[in-house]
Amino acid sequence: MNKNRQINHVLPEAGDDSRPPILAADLFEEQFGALMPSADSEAAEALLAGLNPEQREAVLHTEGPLLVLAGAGSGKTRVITHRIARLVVAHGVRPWHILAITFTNKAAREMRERIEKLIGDRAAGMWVGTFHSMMARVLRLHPQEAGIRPGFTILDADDAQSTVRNILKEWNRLNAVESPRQVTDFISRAKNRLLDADTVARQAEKSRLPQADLYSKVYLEYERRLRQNNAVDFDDLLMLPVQMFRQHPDVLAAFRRRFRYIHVDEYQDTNEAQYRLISLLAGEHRNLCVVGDDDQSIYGFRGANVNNILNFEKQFPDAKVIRLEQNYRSTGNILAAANAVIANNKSRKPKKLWTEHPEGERITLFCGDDHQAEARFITGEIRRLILTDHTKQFSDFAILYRINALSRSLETALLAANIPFSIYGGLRFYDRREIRDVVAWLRLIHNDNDEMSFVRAVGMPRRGIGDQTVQRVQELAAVNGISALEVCRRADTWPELRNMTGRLRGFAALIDGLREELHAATSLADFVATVQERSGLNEAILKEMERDALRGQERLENMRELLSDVSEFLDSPLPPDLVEQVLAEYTQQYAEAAMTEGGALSAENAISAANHLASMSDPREIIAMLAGQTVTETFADNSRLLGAWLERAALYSDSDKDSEDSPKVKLMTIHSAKGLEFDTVFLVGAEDGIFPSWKSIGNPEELEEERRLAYVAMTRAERRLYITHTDSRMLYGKTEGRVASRFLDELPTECIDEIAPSASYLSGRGRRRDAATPAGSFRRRREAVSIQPTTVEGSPYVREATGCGATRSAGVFARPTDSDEFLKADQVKKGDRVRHPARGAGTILDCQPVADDMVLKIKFDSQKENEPPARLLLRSARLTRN
DNA sequence: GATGGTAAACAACGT
DNA sequence: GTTTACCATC
Repeated sequence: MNKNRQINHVLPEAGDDSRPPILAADLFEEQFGALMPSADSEAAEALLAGLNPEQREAVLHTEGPLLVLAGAGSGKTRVITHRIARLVVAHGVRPWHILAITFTNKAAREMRERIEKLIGDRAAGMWVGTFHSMMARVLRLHPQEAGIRPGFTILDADDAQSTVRNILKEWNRLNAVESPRQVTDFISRAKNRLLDADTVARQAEKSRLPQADLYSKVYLEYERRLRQNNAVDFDDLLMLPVQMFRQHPDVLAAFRRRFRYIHVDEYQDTNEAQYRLISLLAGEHRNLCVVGDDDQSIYGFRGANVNNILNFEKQFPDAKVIRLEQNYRSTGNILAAANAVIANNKSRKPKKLWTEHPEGERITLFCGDDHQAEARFITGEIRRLILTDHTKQFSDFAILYRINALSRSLETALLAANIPFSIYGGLRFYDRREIRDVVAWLRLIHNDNDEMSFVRAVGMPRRGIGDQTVQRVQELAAVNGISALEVCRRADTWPELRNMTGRLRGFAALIDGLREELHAATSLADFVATVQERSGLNEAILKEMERDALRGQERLENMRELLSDVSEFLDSPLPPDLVEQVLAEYTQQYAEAAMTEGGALSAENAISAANHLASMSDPREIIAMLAGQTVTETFADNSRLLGAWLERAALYSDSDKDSEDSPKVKLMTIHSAKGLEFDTVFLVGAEDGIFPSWKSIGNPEELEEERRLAYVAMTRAERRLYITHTDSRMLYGKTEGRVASRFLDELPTECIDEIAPSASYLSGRGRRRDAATPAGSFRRRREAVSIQPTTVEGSPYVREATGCGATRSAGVFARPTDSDEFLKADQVKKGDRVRHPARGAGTILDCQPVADDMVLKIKFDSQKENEPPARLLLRSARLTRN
């Protein structure tokens, strides 16, 4: 393979409206079709080794619809990956004919890794990704057909909600009755059911919902604003492709030819729109393999419809149905308890997981006086188990909770007990205020028309341009059909902007100047640092530090962390989804070149143009080369790099990042624990009103979803399961008496051991409503906790080697508080041996100055050979000489 | 008209 | 405990 040659990818220019309707999906086939992987019967046989009869049957069924009902821990990922691998190896199916859809980016990455482990680079060119990221790619390829313009921006949930809030505000309907949240949910639900604004408006009269009329009018206005700003929300990423496929059968046909074998993981979590998408894509060849478990359907609240999986056999009467009921994960006791709980659900396909594993230990049930007792019990157990069983390490433990708010007391207790831990979920790194501010500036620089970002950037930091002025600018922009930024540039044109002219033009000049610099900058990371400086955002934080030093410190470190995130992105190997995106656009581009030369498009001249320009005989070489390049090498130009990074920031959450394998206790919600497994699981807050949530109590359907959630939580445990609750808990600033979860009554008594350290507990489990904790003991504990070590994470979001921006880590090692003790920029150089407070000793492989800081690549001694070096920012890293 | 302070309401699961 | 709404000030 020729490694010297790079492919510098050139995206079609945003704003080019005259793009001919070319079907990239087809061209891909034409261009790369010559390559036919040969069948390899020996390797194919090896892929069946170690599978049980049901798994084997699923892997062997390749043509036609297939439903795999896979219980928890029954090896479903194994089935999907082996099936896909075998399609390539045994049947010679070309990888680009295979589509695999998951719900999270993390699951997608893991699936791809496992497939690559099985068949190596023969997996190149496969589409493995989430519904949302893949449909974003589809829309980028065919914006016009979808009724949007190239270069559209993707709004996150916050942007969507503030759009709704603005509408309500302008209509003077912003009151307690019409909360933006409710209206946003209404719109989201409608879109998930593929109901566009017009349809909803027409149906509004018939609706029983009293606010239906107002809501549907907001929906109409919301859509108008999104289209005007060339923006799409998360739900549009699903709805627009469906509409496009319906209106443009040729586009649909091309994708049908492209994706001949479709796999959907966690099928029970699909909503109406996702169901439609799949049905459309698989409609012709019907090679559809869906895998799921109706008992693990836990996303009903956001429109998932469990009937999609329950009715699969009706949709495809000839479907092959395979049940995987042997569990390889948990002990007999855990499984028996989980089975018993889920058996109380009425609407489910009856099934029973079984295992060859021994019964194992019983489930421990613990009731604490309050949340602090609960947390101390857990830390005590972790300590005890670590000390008594040397095969256990901290990463064998997970603490699961129903709502994020429960994590706080656990954090405190773990810190106090010096137990290393990391928290998953919560606020995304990119959702932090200061990060969103920078991102708004970057988005505005990237795209003049991003109105949302304009409003945010112009008002942050404050620069004498207030709400009134911004509103006027926006009105002028709308009336004149130009961007808000353009209004600022030409502010002197409008008399009503009078004395604001200078400030507005100054702002526009700042943005324009930064855009110039973007093109000239030597690296995007440097440029982001420039934006942080020149926008005044850094200064604003420094100013804020006078009032609140701690918070300012944290925000400043987040700003630096952002630089390190950009830098890491630039140097990382091109992620598979970008390989696919580049390839699709690449073929399209050459096809267009061929078309402008030769008139009408023929696949033939497209291929020859592509092959000619790429000068490559074997298309696999292109894929391999793309996969071997870094992001920077592929997107040679800063502006496109910025675009790629922004897209990633919009679609990726922190939990998608590599979960580092460092020995830490993991804290997360039950939702984010789905698909994971741990030796020991603590399920906390098993109390009515929390779990099940108060909202679900009294609603049988929602209660069943809560029960499924309990089932998911319990089946995460391999060998040990603890379920804890309290008599009294402080939540949202109020201390209230609590009652044990009704689900606890469903646990078979022979599977559980109850621990009752407090006298009050002996009066019986649950149903006590007089459980006020004596003030004395409460206060005593408060004080005990407040003597936390002052080493509490000064930089809670320091990225470590393999990512996890949102992972809050507490080191087992106490940190010196005097910053003079840490190495400064002039004290480090390549090859130095240094020590990190949490990760121990390592060697500096590379130093790269970024702004006033330095990005270090360090190989820690604790890392595995093939693990990539850690990337740290010097000022946040707290390094000392080794 | 922009800005900064204080009172008051608010709080789920996540692409 | 945090974010947002309103109000008083520059």
